[in-house]
Amino acid sequence: MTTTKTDTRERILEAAMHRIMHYGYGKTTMSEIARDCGMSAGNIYRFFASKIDIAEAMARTLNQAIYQEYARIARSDRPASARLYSLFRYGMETTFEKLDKDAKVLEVAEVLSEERPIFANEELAQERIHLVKILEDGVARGEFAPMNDTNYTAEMLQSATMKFRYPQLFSRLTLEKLRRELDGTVAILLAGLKCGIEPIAVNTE
Amino acid sequence: MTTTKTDTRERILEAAMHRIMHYGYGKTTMSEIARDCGMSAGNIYRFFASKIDIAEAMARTLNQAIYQEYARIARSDRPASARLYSLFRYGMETTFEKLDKDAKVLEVAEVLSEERPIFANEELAQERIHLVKILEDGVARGEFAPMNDTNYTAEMLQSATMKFRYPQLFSRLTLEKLRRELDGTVAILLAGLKCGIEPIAVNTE
DNA sequence: TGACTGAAGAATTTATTGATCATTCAGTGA
DNA sequence: TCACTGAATGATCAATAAATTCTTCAGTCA
Repeated sequence: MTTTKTDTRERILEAAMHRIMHYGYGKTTMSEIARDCGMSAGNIYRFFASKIDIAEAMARTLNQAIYQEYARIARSDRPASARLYSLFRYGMETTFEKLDKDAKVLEVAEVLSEERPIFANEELAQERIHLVKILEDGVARGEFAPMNDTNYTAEMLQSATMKFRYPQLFSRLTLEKLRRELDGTVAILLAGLKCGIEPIAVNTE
Repeated sequence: MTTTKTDTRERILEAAMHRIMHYGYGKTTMSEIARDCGMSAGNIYRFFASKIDIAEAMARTLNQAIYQEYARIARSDRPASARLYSLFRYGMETTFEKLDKDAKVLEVAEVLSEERPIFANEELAQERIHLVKILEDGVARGEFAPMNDTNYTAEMLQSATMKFRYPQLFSRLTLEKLRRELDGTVAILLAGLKCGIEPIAVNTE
């Protein structure tokens, strides 16, 4: 039983996550992580190209749980509208919880959105997979009106729920108010999905 | 013809706006503004309680033009849906233009949202007046389904269009992509308004 | 009396320097 | 050869001092 390269990578990631969750990304140094693993800082670079890559790997790991819950919600047999609402609500509440009592994780999110802007797109794309599934289910069941491009519609739903995704935006609101807004917003969106969307007549006058 | 207190205030505001638009809020000092008006810095405080109050007055002045356009759009006789779309689109495009070629004004917006968080709420409330008018028109004409509380609905529309309001959020997108997203988002919202919104059955499972 | 000044103090910014940190890589030892 | 070290380097950060700027207010002038 020899330790493989993957094992070592895992060990480093685990040590990093421990430290980062406790002290934050900025206050965690490469040599601390290395010391926790009984190796030199330089050696970490054989497994991660940079410190921000460790943060990215950490975020990916943490996202697993969220994506699993998304998948669970998407494939439940409740009405599509209920699943759509649950999905957005779950996303918002998890984010809010982190904001509330685990600002360290949030720091990672902030650094990532600054230095790895593409990563946020990947997260959205991942969420969209489940949105698309729910939309297609909903259309198939006659719950939603038929639509041309479910992926496009999912993107627009994400645009409209942007406010509930970014803590910087809602940091001043209470969870209660956020819920009220999410409910109201999703209610309009669901009504639109039910009745069928007509393209806008672009006529600015 | 004597100069009144209001006149002097106007002169100060004008001088400040000139400087701020050219050099930015941070790089404009009270004594520069005072010099431009031929007075001492101390005297400005007889007309404005603080520097940030000058920025607020400046923002209010600049907003006048936007509110006028909102009013014009709201009271046109086009279909309510077209007016709603125009209003959001106009708001987005004006903001984008500022972002694009007049970042100085944006700095004022940023400082204000930091130090006068209530001001942003006032702006939203102002916009909502016109949204409510359009919604009520739309309901009266039978274009939108009846709704309990037009002000609440207007708030939710603002939530859903949050993304098109804050340059920090869309700074990475092109105007073309933003338009596509705004169109798609508003299309869903309009469909919802047309068909009638049902409250969400809050049943998270 | 009321508009204003200018000096003084408090608060904030900027500049500078030293320390820490991320990252690289020539070299070691198994 | 392969996993790793540790010193070197440049970048970033923190701390401090210096300078600027905001703000106040006692006092001037008309």
